[in-house]
Amino acid sequence: MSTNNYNHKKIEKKWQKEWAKKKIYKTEEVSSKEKFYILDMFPYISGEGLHVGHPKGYIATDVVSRMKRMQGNNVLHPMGYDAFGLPAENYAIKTKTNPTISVKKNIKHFKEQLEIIGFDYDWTREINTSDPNYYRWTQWIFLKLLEKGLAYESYEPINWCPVDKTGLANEDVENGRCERCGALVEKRPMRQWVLKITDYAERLLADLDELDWPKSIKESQRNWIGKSDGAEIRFKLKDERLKWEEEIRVFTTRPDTLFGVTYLVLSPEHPLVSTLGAKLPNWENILDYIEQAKKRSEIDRTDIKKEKTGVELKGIKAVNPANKEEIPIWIADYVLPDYGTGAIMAVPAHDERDFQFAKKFNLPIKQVIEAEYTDLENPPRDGKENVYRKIVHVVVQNKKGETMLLFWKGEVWGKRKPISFLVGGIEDDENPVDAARREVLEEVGYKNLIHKQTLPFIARVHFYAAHKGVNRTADVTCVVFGLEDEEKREVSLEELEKHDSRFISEGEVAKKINIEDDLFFWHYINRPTAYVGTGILVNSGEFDVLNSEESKKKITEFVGGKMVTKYKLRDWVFSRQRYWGEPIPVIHCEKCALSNPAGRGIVPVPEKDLPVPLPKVKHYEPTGTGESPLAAISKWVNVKCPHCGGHAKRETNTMPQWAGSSWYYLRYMDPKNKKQLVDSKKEKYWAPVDLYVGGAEHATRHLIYARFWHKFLKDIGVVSTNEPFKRLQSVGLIMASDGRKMSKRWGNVIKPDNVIETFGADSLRVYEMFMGPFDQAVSWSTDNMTGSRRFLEKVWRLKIKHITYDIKHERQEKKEDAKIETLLHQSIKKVTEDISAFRFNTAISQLMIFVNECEKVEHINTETYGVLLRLLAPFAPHITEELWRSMGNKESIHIAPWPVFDLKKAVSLEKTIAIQVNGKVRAKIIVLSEETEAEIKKKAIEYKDILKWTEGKGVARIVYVPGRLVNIVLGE
RNA sequence: GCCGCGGUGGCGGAAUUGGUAGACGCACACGACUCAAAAUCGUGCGCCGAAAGGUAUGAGAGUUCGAUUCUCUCCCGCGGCACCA
Repeated sequence: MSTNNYNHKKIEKKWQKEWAKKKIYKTEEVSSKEKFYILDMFPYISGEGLHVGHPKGYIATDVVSRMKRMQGNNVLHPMGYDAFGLPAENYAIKTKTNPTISVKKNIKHFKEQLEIIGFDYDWTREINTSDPNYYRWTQWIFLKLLEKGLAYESYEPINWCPVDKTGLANEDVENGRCERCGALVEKRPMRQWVLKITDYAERLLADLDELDWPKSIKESQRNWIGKSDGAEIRFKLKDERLKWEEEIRVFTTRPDTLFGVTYLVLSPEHPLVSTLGAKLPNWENILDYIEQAKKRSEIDRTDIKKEKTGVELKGIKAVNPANKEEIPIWIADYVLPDYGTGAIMAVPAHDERDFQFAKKFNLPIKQVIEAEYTDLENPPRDGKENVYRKIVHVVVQNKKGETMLLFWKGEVWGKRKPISFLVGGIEDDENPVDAARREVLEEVGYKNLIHKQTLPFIARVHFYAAHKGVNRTADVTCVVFGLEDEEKREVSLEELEKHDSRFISEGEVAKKINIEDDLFFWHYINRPTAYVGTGILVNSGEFDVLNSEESKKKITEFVGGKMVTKYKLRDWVFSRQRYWGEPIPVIHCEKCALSNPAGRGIVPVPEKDLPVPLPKVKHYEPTGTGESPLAAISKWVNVKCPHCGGHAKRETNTMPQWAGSSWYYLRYMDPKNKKQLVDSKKEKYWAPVDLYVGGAEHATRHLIYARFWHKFLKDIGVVSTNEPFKRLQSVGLIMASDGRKMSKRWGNVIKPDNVIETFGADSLRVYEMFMGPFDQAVSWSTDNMTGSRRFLEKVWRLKIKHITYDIKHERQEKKEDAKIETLLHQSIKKVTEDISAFRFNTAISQLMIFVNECEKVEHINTETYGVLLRLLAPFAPHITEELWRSMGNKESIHIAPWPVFDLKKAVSLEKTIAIQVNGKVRAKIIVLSEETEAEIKKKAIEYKDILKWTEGKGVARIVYVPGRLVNIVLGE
């Protein structure tokens, strides 16, 4: 009987045709069933074919959507194409085919490759972003943005890619290079359209909290939005000769350090620089510096390791509003023009960059924050008197560069055997260095010390001084000495009993020290740097002794500043000087500009005239002039102004690749609607997308843009939800077996077509889901794939066991039946839960366990086999359909009801539990579920293999964990 | 530098309110079937050890009857941000 062999070639095509014919995957319109909207990030049509990695996400959504359908949901699982944009156009240019044609061809090829995998897409909802019926609505959204003032023209310098010959958004630049082609990006001033995404920054950030998204993607978005809370503070300028009023606004997140400001820095582009201009005595030098800064590329400028440069603006001073000190003003390119106010207040003592700058140009460094520690092992106690003291910690280093540490013999400061620097009090009339010398002499006897440094940072420590019965607040100064020689005075016996002193090599010191403040000092002894942490204020007038947090607002108010929030997110540069994109639906009319100068002659294309079609052209190569190729098509460009009827010209820039994908998920709900972007009843039923699956690389572009547009559409009443995608899952890449990315370049590409030819679509699907955790990158291995194929063959062979079952039922052993039943219900539970949670690998592993168990028994019944097939159906739709029908079922398995587990039946009657002695497993016994704790404990302690471990020793206690173990703890 | 995630056999990976580490799969070894091979089936398979047993989840410490799981320190890998004040 040839039908006894599993032949994927015979069955896969057959069922794919049948499913299409019977339309079993057709999504119902608004229905009473509970909806489930599951979406793949639609593919970008660039021209390269699929490799085995591409369908991984699609297989996952296919599995989930199939289960949901069987569970009775009305499932929307659509597919479409992102077709506009640079890569598709570049492919067209390379192959010398018009993009309209190449895109069509590539879509066809793509669809063929998808179809053989056996997906359950409802193809009647297919969309294509380059279809005028689709991009009409992309243009419509733009008009709405324009209407609401969220789209505007700008002439600011933007990122320009000299290879792709177009302007780019911030998001399209990676480390100063064009994300697409890798070319170094230039700054270029040009006219462009910009979307005000920054208006939505706060909502984009705050609403992340309500999303069921991977942590890492939320984190990326948070970083990208880059919120910081701080203060804007004004510094008055002082110029005795000119007597004019000017001020500089700075943004800082650390207004608590205001008293430590020792100079201001402006970015070279700051407008004030040119305003002051030639009046400054060293204007020539300044101009020079500005010129140099201009020449520097973006990456050069933002390289953190680069040495600081700058020039002082001589002849003027600024006044620190907190303490009225006059401070110099510099320009330096480490201050960026487009963040904050383009100017900073420099606090070298507490900011790393300002510190470096101050060191280089010899500017004063003033500490205003003290680090503050509370000794957690010995914290201050309630109701005790607080005594203030000055303390010195002394670091003594010998000629070998080793550092002296004290190894205390008892408990000191409530701490068991501290290892510390030498510690002593500072008397009232003493300075810290003298106190340090005295302490060294008293405690360890060294006579000849060279003072190396006194650290600029004082730390404040709070603890309970047990020997005195008081709480202590101590300001700790750290003094570093070198030893000139080893000459010593005799040390009192009392001192010797307290501790040993030892010299420790540099690398070991940090490992030995076990008190916090000494570790803090050690950090600064070795590398001079700023203290950027928080603490309590000093040298700050009336604010002294407040802590950083509470003083931020107070100081800001004190100097008349205001608390403000800044974001790193920039507005979205939305024009591209390229052919293959949605034309921006705007007309420029000179006549209108004259009659209404505020409107600048910008006339939106009336909605009824949408879509503004992308004209068919012969030449679509980018021009590089800053104009799109569309500008050359005079027939298209020259139009009658819809407002005044005069002669006008079309906007020739096109939208970026990310436009169409920013709202496509809405169109699937209502793909053919000619009157609206989406019918609101349908939108209310389907929104939001319940589950969205795609690559993590879209974290800071597509996923931010789509959220932005969605929120805007919410504001104008088009959609009803705050967020487009409720739950998001990232797909992990499939790498080639050599560990590299699959690419033509490496010649390591595996095509799904070939795999399906040899192993079948079902094996491919099962394998890709079994490879490992779904969101993790894994290497392809054809070897490993044979495991999945074998598994399916086993399932196929089980058919015979079920056929013969009914005849021989009488002889079947009851016990076997019960065991299979328990495992069956456990499997239903696990597979159902695992699929929902995207743990496909363990779902399949459970099915494998079940099949292995079925193989061991003589017969399985029809019911059991049917359940197994249904559990497997989402993963392997073809083979399960074939077997299901061969059991006599008339309807497709894919619309059969999903199995439901019975919790009672999932609990096994027998359990193997471990017997441990002192936490080590020494034996295992089988217990019945009805046995009591006492019985089991007794059994365990009397068990023969256990006696040799417990013999002659007392049992201290017995720990019992139901269903798991008994742990016998022996006494001393 | 900051933030997030992770580190388990030869390999992919299981195991979470702290409770039998290595499920499942691959590879490998031996055996059965076969003239033979493939397929299939059976047995074994972390490391050391003949066994008894010991030892083992990046390293070190801690808490616990018991730690892959919790705490601390450190090392390594991946991702995001980065002269963002």
